[in-house]
Amino acid sequence: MQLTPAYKTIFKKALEKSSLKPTKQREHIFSLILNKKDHPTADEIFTRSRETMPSISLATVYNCLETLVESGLIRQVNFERESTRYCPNLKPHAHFHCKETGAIYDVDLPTSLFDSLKKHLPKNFQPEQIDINFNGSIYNTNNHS
Amino acid sequence: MQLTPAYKTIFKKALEKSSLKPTKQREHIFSLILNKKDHPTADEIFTRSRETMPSISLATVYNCLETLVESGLIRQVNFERESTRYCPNLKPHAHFHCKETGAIYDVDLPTSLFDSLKKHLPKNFQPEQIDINFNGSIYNTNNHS
DNA sequence: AATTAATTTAGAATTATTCTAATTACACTT
DNA sequence: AAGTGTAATTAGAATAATTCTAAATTAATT
Repeated sequence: MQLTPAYKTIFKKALEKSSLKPTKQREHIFSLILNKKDHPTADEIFTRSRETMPSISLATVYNCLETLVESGLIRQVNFERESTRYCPNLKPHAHFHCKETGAIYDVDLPTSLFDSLKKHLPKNFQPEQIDINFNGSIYNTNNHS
Repeated sequence: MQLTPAYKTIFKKALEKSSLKPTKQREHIFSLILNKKDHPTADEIFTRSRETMPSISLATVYNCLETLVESGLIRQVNFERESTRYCPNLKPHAHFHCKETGAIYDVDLPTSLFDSLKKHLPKNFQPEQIDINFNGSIYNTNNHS
């Protein structure tokens, strides 16, 4: 639950750019999200946080997540009306949501694909964020019954 | 607030395929959504419904919307954690959400774009639905101040 | 007319998130 | 070192969209 020096710098820089303070709680939550490849909900992050920082409150978790998103350190992922999930992958990518297990997978995409998407917008539409979400199921290719 | 005969047939066929009944309430809500180019929330649909069908309940609106989505007559649109919106456009398209006004616009896309998106998935991932959402703002090209 | 199954209904319950107001932490001055 | 001011954290209440529950209604079928 420690940030590497490199990430610590990124973390501080990003927050200071928006004149926000790099507090213990913000750093703790950021490192938790970085150190797991899954896409946890605020509540899951709350539970994990308390293992090593028992005094943290749920409101703080929500506050920290908001500031981390604002400063561009993490991304939000929404599927239907489920709880918002958080993702430290900042490369251009989409998400695949398995309707059987509920698991979410990152799907890397070339920037060119985002570019061609943008070409279909009217000229005065300025996208700031593009969310691409797949919904479906995953075949098991191991056991051919 | 009337379905054309053509749509009435589509409506009945789609529901009967899932062995659901083409009730007054379901038809009423379907026609309301078809007759407006916007993307109303359940609550907006509830308010509009009561103008011509004052006895309808909010639970029924939610139930009907669910069955209409299930039977493929309308689509759900979600933006962040806002209320779910409903869309009668069944052509392949994306949505643009204006963060200033909250308005939602349909953005038609060629099927080829959806196909190239699918190509980036692992072979055993089976997408059933692809949601593409743009978030941003719209420039006013009329008044150059 | 009686039976059955599906649908509608009102209102309660749920749940994720936001809000509020009080407390704490910390950087900056005296 | 004490005081000041601002931002951040905290606990718990409030909110809002949606789902659930159980009763009433409807429609089709015997």
